[in-house]
Amino acid sequence: MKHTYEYPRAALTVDCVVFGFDSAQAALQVLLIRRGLAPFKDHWALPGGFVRVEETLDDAARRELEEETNLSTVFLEQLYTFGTVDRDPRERVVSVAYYALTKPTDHTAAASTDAAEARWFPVTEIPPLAFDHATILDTALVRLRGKLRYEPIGFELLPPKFTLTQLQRLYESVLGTPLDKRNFRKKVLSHNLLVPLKETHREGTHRPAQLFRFDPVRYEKLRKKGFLFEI
Amino acid sequence: MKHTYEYPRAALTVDCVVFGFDSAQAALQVLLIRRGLAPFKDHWALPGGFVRVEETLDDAARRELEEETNLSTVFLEQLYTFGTVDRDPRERVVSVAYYALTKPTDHTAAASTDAAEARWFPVTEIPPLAFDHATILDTALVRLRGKLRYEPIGFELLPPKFTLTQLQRLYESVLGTPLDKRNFRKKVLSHNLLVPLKETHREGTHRPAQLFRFDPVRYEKLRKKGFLFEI
DNA sequence: TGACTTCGTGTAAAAATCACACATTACTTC
DNA sequence: GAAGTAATGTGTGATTTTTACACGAAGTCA
Repeated sequence: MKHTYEYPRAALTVDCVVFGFDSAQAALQVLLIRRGLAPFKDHWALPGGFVRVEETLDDAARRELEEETNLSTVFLEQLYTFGTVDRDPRERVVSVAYYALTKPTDHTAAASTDAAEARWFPVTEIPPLAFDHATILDTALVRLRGKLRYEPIGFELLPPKFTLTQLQRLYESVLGTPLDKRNFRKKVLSHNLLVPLKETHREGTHRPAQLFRFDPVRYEKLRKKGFLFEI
Repeated sequence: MKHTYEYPRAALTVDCVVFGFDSAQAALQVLLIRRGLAPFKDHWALPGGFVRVEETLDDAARRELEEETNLSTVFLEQLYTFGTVDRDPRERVVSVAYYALTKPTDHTAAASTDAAEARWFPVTEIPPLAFDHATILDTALVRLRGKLRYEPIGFELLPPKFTLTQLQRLYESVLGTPLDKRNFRKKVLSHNLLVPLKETHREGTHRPAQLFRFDPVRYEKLRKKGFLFEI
């Protein structure tokens, strides 16, 4: 019953779901690139590409992100591996998907790629995507929503200094529910992980808001003791 | 700057972390097989093997599980993909790891494999493992602990009919904390997902315990409405 | 100086969590 | 058949957490 069997080699890719948050519009966004080559030429797709033999999966994801979107030093985490047989019409291709969270400062960098057209899309207005990228995107959204509730990853989508209102809008956009202002502030401040800054955020025609930064060092200490950042 | 580039093919494997729960000893266990071939000959390892070109990753995991451990129809979920360059001394091998939860009825089936020696080990007494399987196992344990707190997957480790004490012991073993009997029962029953049966569990020299079964249909309905099974 | 807009704050009611002890039931043994 | 043994099954009050909710303060602009 046993065959002599030459181990198959599969083409391996990484694909990245890059999230950004537009505070002005309070909209969660995803970075897509337009494909220049077949298959799915001219379709929008997740940035990604083939894994090289001498690099880890994480390295491949970072490299592709940098090559295709000019983004570096972002929060990047493995999401899921997609391995249905026909997901690529050419041949068997297995894709290890990642998701990335970017700060607004990175946004212009990402947009200015000229290798391929790159654009931010609100998650509510995603165009048809190449391959099974719509599935990958859905998976990433579910993961992001889940993580946001018990890990402090929202800060990865905000500038280093942010106001509590910005943070609240972010949570509301991602989770899809309105939150009570006073209760939200009470809760996030109760962890003592937000450091109030001397500066304020002045914008428009109203009272300026207190700026905060997230304290990752303190968080790391607490996390090791089993602390959960719950919202 | 662009090379002509032959896409690399990587050898792809699946590895499975198979969990079982021994109610008698209140011990979470993992199924390991002893390798018959180099590398790591005679070392203990996770069951797994190469992915074939014409099968999905999930199919490959199920097939390997069946071939190596006689286990079928178990709870199986993708865990993480391990892709460091040197994890296999022979060549670049990327492994998509899965974790499985088995009911006690499957345990003897698993043990009786003769293709390779297979044995259950308490998670507290894991021998040195081949490759990076210790890392994979750790990842699976963390995932299991996390999931158990807000998804009803504990039932996958118990027989179809079980007592509340068995369920409590399971939670205690996996989470590593003792739980209050009255509070635990109040909580799990409050979801109305456990159906009391007419039968009782009679064992030893003491009062028999009420048997329950989990109602997966009802859970599915609730889950779609955003219900979270929290313990 | 008045109109406008967002910021920042406290309290009381309701709900969830936690700590905790003893009578019940069946089996075994004498 | 009485006494001993071992695990089951059950309720309450104290504490903590969550929820709902409104208005004065601070700044800009006309």
